[in-house]
Parts: sequence; C-alpha cells; structure tokens
Amino acid sequence: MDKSDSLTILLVDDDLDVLGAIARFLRTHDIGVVVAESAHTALQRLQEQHIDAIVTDLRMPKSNGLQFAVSARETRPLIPIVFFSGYAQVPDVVAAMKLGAVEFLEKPIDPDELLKVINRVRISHHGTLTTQRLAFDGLDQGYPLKMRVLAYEKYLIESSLLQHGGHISSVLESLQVNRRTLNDKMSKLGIKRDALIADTVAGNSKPAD
Amino acid sequence: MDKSDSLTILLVDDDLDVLGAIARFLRTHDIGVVVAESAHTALQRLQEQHIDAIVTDLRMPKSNGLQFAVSARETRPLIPIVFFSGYAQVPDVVAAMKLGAVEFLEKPIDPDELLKVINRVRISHHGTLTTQRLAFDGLDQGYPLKMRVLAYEKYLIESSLLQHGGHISSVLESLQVNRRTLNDKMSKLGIKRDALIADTVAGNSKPAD
DNA sequence: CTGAAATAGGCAATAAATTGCCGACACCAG
DNA sequence: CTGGTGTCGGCAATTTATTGCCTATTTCAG
Repeated sequence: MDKSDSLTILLVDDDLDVLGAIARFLRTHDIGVVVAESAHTALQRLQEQHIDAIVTDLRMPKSNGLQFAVSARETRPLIPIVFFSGYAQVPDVVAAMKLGAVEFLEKPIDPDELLKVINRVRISHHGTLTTQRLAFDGLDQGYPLKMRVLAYEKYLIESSLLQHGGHISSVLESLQVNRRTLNDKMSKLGIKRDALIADTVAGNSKPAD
Repeated sequence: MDKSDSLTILLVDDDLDVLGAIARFLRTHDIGVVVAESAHTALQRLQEQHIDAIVTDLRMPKSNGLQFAVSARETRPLIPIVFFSGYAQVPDVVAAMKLGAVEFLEKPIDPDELLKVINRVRISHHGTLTTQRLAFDGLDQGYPLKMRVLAYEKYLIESSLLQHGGHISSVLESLQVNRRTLNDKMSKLGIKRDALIADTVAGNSKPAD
C-alpha cells in the first residue's frame, strides 16, 4: 500500500541484526524506515531527507543515544524520539524522558509495541499538528505570548478532534467547553474538522491506547 | 517576604523509618514537611492544607505511587511531583515521567540530592522545561480546555520570567504583551515574581491554586 | 420520504480581557 | 534628600470572548 500520509522514521542501532529485523517489520506495516548504524550516520540522514520520528538505541559504541538526541534536536527541535535500551539505568531513562522522549522501550523490542508507539506518533504529529507544535513549542522566542497560547489551544483542539474521530460532541465533553465557543474557536483558529477526520481514515482513527 | 518555612512538601512513604529520617533532614533545612504513610492519608493531607510539592515512593503496599499521583493531580493538576523507588523498572520510570514528574530518584535517597531537587522546585519547576511541557499535553485528557490553556500560559510566563531573571520589562518585550496585561495575568495565575527570582535563597511560597 | 440527531452559523445580551492613564511605592546613585 | 528607574495597582473606556436562542444543513436510520 502506498499512502501519502505514511511516516518515515529514522532507526538507529549499532546492532545490524536488530536494525534489519525491525526495519523489515516496520516496512511491512507501511512505515518508511531509514536506517543508521551510528549516531554520526544518523545525523547525516537527518539532514539529507525528511524524517518524521527517530527510534534510537540508548547505548551505542561511540556516541550515546542521549548525546545523539541532543544533536538531533539541534537540527529538528521537536522531532519525536523513541529510545530503547537493554540495560537502562533509572538515571538514563529519566534523562531521556526529560529530553522529551515520547517513549522508552526495553530490549528486546516487542515489534507490536513499537508499532503502537509509532502509530501514536503518527496521530499526535499528524499534518497540521506538527506545524502547530513547532509554533507553540519550538520557537521559544520571538512570538508573542498570545500567539503561542492560541497555537497551543489550536493544538489541543485538533488533538482532541483526532482522538475522538472528529466527533464534536465528544470533544465538547472532553474539553468541557461550550459548543458555540468551540465552533467559534475552530473558525478563528482555522481548524477544519472535515480535513482532520479525512486525514485519519486511512490509518488508525482510534488510538486504542 | 516571610522568612519562615516558605515551602511545604508532602512526603509519602510506607516505610516509617525513611519517612522520619528524610523529614527530619528536610526540616533542618527550612523545608516544611507533611508526612503520610499511605496514599490515602496523603490525599487527605493534600486537601486539608497547602502543599507546594509532593515527594513520594513509587512502590507502596496498597496503592502504588503512580495511582496516587494521578489522584493527586485531580486535586492539584500541576503540582510538582518527585518520585523515588528502590526497585524501579523502566516502564515505571517512563510512566512517572510521562505524568510530568520533576525527578525520579533512586533509593536509598541521597538527602543532598533531594534537597537540590526541592530547591529547584522552589524556584518553580526550573530546569526541565520539556518535562514541564509534557505535563501539559501528556496529562490525561479530562481537564477543561480553558484550564489547560491557562496552565500553559502560566508556564510560558514563568519560563520567561526565569529566563530574564525576573526582569519584567524584558519579559514584556520578549512576550510582546502589554505591561498591564502581564501584571493582571500574573495576579490571576498566581505567579509571584519575588518567589521566582529568589534563587537558591528562600523566597515566598506561592499559594498556587 | 420522513423525522431525529449532529453540526454549523447569525444575532444579541452578558461577561471578561485589554489597555492607556494616573498615581504609589521601593530602590539606588548622586 | 532628590531625581530617575522599575514595578505595581486602581479606574474606566474599549475590545473581545462567551453563551443562549434560533434556524439551516447534512446525515442516517426506519
């Protein structure tokens, strides 16, 4: 299946067996995979082509995963990063999560679990959402408070819409907001319900998480 | 400014020896400590009195620390929470950090380290901005849109204040907001400039509600 | 086809936020 | 002490947001 909305992830691990196995698995599930066996290579790939998310081993021979993540964030400030590791210590995990990791998996990796995580990324960073996240989160300086708050509000509403499959009444209940207010906000913030729900029909529209 | 105990933390652990020892240590460092030996008691304390931050064991006989944290957040959505545990598994740590934990310490607790963490909390969630952000959109859905947006706005203002060392005029420029508006927001959101700029020295506690 | 349910938008009353202007207070250098 | 700077809050005019009421449109089951 060729899907225009499929994700491309950057998979980083020094163990080529693991790299190959996971890459194969993900590709059979319509996820584009770019592999790299070192942090150095990974950073190159990150600059060469479009990557939607990073899945990386925490422990690698030369540069460790955290260091790599920091470098990666310099290029792509808010790219979602998923770590995995076989012998993670608590401080490592804490550091990774503080960096804003979306998930931290243990080796050996359960492919289905990884797939679930990636699908979650697919949803929360979908299309217009990604732009919004950048708007309110990445550019720490230079944007007025009001604009950033509005961008966040837009992001929250779009997320809720996606999570409820475009079902407005559910969103109203979830966000506990007046129906008229929500409509006005969506109009003002340029949120198109139709566009959002059309986006998700191809993949999983329900994050059963 | 009141020079007495400016910060009150809620310390939760089923091990009474640990509870007593840490409480004593913290009290000698001018930190108010309310102790609870169970999640149930802790939730009561949380409603009875003003608590600035929670320090809790992850593993407790009856209810686990995560469950407790979720309940605590229902009462105090953005209260800083520090976890500690002796036998933490990776998924536990990940879950705790996703909940927006400020820090995750390992048992046995190094008192000085805990003190350092608490002092970071004292200047209002300093440091791990990413973690803080996760606390917003990683937090369970179920909080009204308005509350979440306000929480984010509060976070933005506090961050900017910290970043500019409490210089209001710099914050005004950075956030491009009217001075009168910023003052009003700070007042409404319970942001105390004095408390934020008081560096490692004790400042005012903030009755953040 | 018909009617119920879900969604969207117009309009107007009400509530809240924004902002300029004024004065007050603290602090510091001269 | 005095004047300058930075901060804070009261007040009121203006703007914006919220929300209830009403109607239109679409969708879908019967």
